Amino acid sequence: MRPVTPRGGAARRRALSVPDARLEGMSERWAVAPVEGGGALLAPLGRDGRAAGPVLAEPDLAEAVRSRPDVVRWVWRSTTEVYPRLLAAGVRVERCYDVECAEQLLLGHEGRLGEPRSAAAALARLRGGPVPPDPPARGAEPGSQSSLFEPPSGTGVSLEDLLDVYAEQLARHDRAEHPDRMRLLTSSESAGLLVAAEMHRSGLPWRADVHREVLAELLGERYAGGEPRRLAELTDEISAAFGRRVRPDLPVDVVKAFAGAGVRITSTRRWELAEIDHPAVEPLIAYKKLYRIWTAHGWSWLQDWVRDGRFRPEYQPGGTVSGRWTTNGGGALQIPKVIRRAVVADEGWRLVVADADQMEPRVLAAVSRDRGLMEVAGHDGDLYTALSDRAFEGDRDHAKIALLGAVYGQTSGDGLKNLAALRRRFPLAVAYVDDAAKAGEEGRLVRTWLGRTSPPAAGSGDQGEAGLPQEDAAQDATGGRDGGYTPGYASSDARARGRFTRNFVVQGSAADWALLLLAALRRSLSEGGLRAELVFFQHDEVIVHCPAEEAETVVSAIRAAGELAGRITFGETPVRFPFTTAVVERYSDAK
DNA sequence: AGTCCTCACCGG
DNA sequence: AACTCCGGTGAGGACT
Repeated sequence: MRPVTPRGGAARRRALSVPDARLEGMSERWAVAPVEGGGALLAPLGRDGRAAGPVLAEPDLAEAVRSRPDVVRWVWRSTTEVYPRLLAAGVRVERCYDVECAEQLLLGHEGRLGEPRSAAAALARLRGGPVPPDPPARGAEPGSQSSLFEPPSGTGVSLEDLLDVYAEQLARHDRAEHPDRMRLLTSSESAGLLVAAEMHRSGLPWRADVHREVLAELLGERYAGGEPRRLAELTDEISAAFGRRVRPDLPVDVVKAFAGAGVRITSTRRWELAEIDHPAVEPLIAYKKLYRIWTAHGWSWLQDWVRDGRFRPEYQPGGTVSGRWTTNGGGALQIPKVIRRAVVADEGWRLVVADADQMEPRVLAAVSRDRGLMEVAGHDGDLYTALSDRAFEGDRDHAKIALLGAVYGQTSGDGLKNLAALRRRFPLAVAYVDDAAKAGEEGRLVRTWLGRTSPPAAGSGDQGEAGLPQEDAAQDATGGRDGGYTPGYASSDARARGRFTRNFVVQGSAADWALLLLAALRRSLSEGGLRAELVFFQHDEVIVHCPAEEAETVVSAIRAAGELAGRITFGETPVRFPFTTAVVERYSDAK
C-alpha cells in the first residue's frame, strides 16, 4: 500500500528549489508510458521503485498527468517521446526520470559506453537475450515541431518491463563510485531534458526582417543562382589580385593561385593567410567571413529555421561525451555575433543575457579542492586578475594563459613556463588535471565530479577491468611533487587522449554545474509565478525572455541559481559562481 | 544518386 | 603568440 502524502508535505517539497537525489526516497513517483491513440498506462511507485499499485489505463496522456499534480517525479522511457505531447497540452512537470538517459550515463560509468542505450536494449541485457542496436539518430527537420515527436509504440518495452529496468538502474546507481553524485547526475540530466523540450517550445525570439537587413548590409543583393553581390565583388577583387580567375571557396584553387604568385602555403586558414603580404589576402579573409554567413546563416537558413518570429532548435542535452549540449540542425550553438542583432525581445519584453564568469578555473578550484585556487575563486571579481596578483606578479595575461594551458594541455610556448609558476602555487589544482591526463594516456577512464565518464580509448576494445578508472584520482593528487607530470614517453595518440581527458574533467564538471544551474533557474522562475521563460542555453550562458518589469527579478534568480548549483554540485566550498548579466532588447547589445 | 571525407568557418 | 580542448555546419569532390 502506498503511503498517503499529506498535501502540506508535497507543497513543502516543491518549495525546495533543486532536483535533489537526497530527496528521492521521499518523492511521490509515478511511471507513465504513452500508448497508441493518445492514451497512457500509469503506475504509482513505492520507495523501492517498484509498482505500488495496479497499472492504470487512461484515455488521455496529458490529462492523466495533469490530474496528478502531487506527483513529484515522473518516470518514463524517454522525455523526447512524452514531454512534447504534455507541453502541447499545456502540462508541465516538476521532475522526471528518463530511463534511456539514465541507461546512457550508467553504461558510461560502468566503462561500457557504446553499448546500446535504448530501454529495449537495457531490458535484453537484464533478461538475457539478443541486444537490439539503437535506432539511427534522426536528423532534425527544420522548423518542424513534429520532429520531436517519436512514435509511442514499437519500442517493445511494456510498462512492467520498463519498471524492471528502472529498479535495476536504481541498484546500479547504488553501486556507482559515488552513488549520491550519480543519482544527482541522472536527476539533473533528466531535468535538462525537460528544459530542452521547454526551450524548443518557447523558441528564441527572432526577427526575420532584422536578419534580412543584416544580410543585405553584409552581403548585398541576392543574385539568382549565384553568390550575392558582395561575394561576387570580392571574388572579382581576388581574381584581379592574382591576374587569373580564382574560386575563393575552393582551398586547392587558392593554394594554387598563391603558388603561382610565388607564395607557398600549407592551408588557407585565416591565421595563415594573415601573415602573407599579398593584395589578395584582405579580400580573401573578408570573403571567408561572409561566405560562412551566407552558407550557414543566410537566407536559406532563415527560410528553414525561423517560423512565427521564433527560432526553435532541437537541443540535445548530453550530446557530447563531456556532457555539453549539442543541437541537431540550425547551428543554434554557433550563432555568429553579427547575426545576434536579429534576436530581439517582444514588445515590452526584455532578454536577460547571463554569462558565467571564468567557468574553467572556478570549476577546477571546486573539483581539485586546491585551497589557494579556491580562495582566488572565492570572489566575484575578475578571477584572472586575482590569480595574477597571487602568482604572476600582476600579469593577468600570463595568469590566464597558464591556467588555460593547464586545462587544455598546452604543449609549447610561454604557457609551459607559466605553468611551472601555477604548479608551485596551486599544486592540487595542477595535479588534478595532470592526473587526468596521465589516466588518459594510460588508457584509463576519467569522470566528472558527478560521475559522467569518458569513453574508452578508441580501439581499446573489450579490455574489461583495465579500462575502469583508478579508484580516486583526486585523492592521489596530494601535491608536493615539484616536477609535475611530463608526457614525454607517450605516443602522439596517447598524448592527444591525455589532452582530452585532462580537459574532460574540467569541461565536463562545468557541464555538471550547468545542468544544476538550469534546473535551479527553471524551478525558481516557475515558483516565482513569473511569465519569464528560458529561451537559450549555450554551455555557460543563458537567455531568459521576460516582461521588462520582471528583468531585475530574473537577474537575481540567475545569480542565486548559480550559487545554489555550485553548492549542490560540488558541496560546500568557498568557490563563487558569478555571472555577467545584461538586460537588453537585442542579444547583440549584451557584451 | 547517395555516402563519406576534407576543408574552413562559427560558437563555447 | 599560437592555434591546445569540445562541437555543428555546409560545400565541393571523390567515391561507391
